[in-house]
Amino acid sequence: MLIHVDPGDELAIYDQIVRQIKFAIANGIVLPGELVPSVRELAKQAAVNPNTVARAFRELQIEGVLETVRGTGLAVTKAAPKRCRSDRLELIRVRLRAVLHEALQSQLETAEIRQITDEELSRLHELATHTPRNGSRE
Amino acid sequence: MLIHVDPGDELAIYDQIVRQIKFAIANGIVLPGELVPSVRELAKQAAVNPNTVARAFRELQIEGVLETVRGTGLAVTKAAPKRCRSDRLELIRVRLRAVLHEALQSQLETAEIRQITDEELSRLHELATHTPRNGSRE
Amino acid sequence: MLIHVDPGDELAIYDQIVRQIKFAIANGIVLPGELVPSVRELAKQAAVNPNTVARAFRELQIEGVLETVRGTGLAVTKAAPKRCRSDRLELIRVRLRAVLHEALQSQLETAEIRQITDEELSRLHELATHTPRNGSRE
Amino acid sequence: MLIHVDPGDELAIYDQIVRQIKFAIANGIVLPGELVPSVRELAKQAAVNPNTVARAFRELQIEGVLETVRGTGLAVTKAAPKRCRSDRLELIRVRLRAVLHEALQSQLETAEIRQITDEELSRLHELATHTPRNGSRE
DNA sequence: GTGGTCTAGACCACC
DNA sequence: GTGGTCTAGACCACG
Repeated sequence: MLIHVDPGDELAIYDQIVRQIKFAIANGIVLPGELVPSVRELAKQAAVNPNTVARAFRELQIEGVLETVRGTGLAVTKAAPKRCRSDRLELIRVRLRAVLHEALQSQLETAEIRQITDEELSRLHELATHTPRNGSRE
Repeated sequence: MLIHVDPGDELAIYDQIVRQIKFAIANGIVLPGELVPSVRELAKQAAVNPNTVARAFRELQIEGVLETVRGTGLAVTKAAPKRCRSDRLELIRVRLRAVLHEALQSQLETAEIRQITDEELSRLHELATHTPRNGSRE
Repeated sequence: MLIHVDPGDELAIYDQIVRQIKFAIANGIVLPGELVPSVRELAKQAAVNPNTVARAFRELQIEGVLETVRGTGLAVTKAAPKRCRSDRLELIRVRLRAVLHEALQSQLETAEIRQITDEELSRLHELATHTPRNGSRE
Repeated sequence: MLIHVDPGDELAIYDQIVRQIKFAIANGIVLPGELVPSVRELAKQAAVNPNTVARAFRELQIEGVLETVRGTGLAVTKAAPKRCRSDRLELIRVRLRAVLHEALQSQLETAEIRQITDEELSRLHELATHTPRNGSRE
């Protein structure tokens, strides 16, 4: 499970980690009972401070997505996949709603908004296609 | 020119004000040479701290959208409308791009994203229709 | 609102703060809408690191007991008193239950347990009476 | 001598084992000179890591409750029963005191505390009666 | 090895 | 002034 963090993002680093782990669980990349990467390991991989990772994990623990296995690590709970799947949609939806609200408020027409959305989607799609996983083609 | 501020929004209050003023200028609600409301007046109307309004105005001055008219107040510059019109699209676009990026990264399909967008748009549209501008019909 | 922290306690410092603030709210020492002491102030008063206080506050915020007032501080929510009152009993009850469970498991008789409880209660009561608030008589 | 461990308990697993062994000795379930179960056996029975059991035994050796019998195992010392009997009360007392202290500090009345104690005691007693030792009646 | 806690100090955004 | 985030580094308990 790889986590990529963008320090320039509007979201806090710990929140980016929280979300990406939820997405990974929602998509079955880690299964219930399995351990997520250790704090130190994930911190090294994502090049952030271990405390920041720990904070993300704490949040996930409070939400019941992860549980500690004493002296062993953090495991995905049984209830996590279901919760993460519904969370995934909601997390996106909330952010999207805020942006669309502002767009409408700024007098943009619905048609214009749809067009911009499509433009951005295809731009992102292209980007993803040309730099498959690690940007090796760059 | 009415400003509505949502303290719960992810955007800072001063930023919400900045953006709404730009939108108003882009849409010709205030024209070049016209004065924007005073700090105190706008602060009262939007129920925020005067310092916050001042901060927003300072930002707009730096960007060349507003200019001081000695002893009178702040006026919309001649160059403002054009700049604000192009800004408007870009401001929305940047926020939208970030959300769409996360959506794709979370393995949502393009089709799903379009569907959610449409759902949210119609929900917001309905909301706007039923509580026109200030909720006076309630 | 004074917070006293015991570094030797089995409970983490941040948890002691969380609990004491809940107790203060439950007992009406701070009312809804009022601000709790600032992070820096409480940190100084209780002689702990500001981060530790911040962590306690974050926890209380997640639980809906406190809410941020941007740039101003943290306020007690409207729903807090009710929640804290019921929490108070539950927090105590859970700890008490664990101890009593161990006592019974160790073959202590119910009567003995009651007796120890009474002994400890009166000892604590005495202690509190003789060192009223700040131990000035010492 | 059966050991039951609760991973969710606030006490460390090794500490739960230490305490239960002391209780067993205090109650004469194992007598001086008798061997306690081997690390491996106890680990299997309680479903915990052998290291954890070893840690508990080490602790008990340091306290002079157990002693090694070369090539044979760990035996209860002659001095153990007396020490464990007095320990038993003290171990319980210390935990109980901490909880009662917090209860008083939270402004609960002595009478209320006694009532909660009785409620919890009878609840635990009932539970114990209905699922005698190992839940065989279920 | 693991996570949990705490300290210290820095920087930022907001009001 | 306020809270929020992040880094760095330390120590502890657990397995």
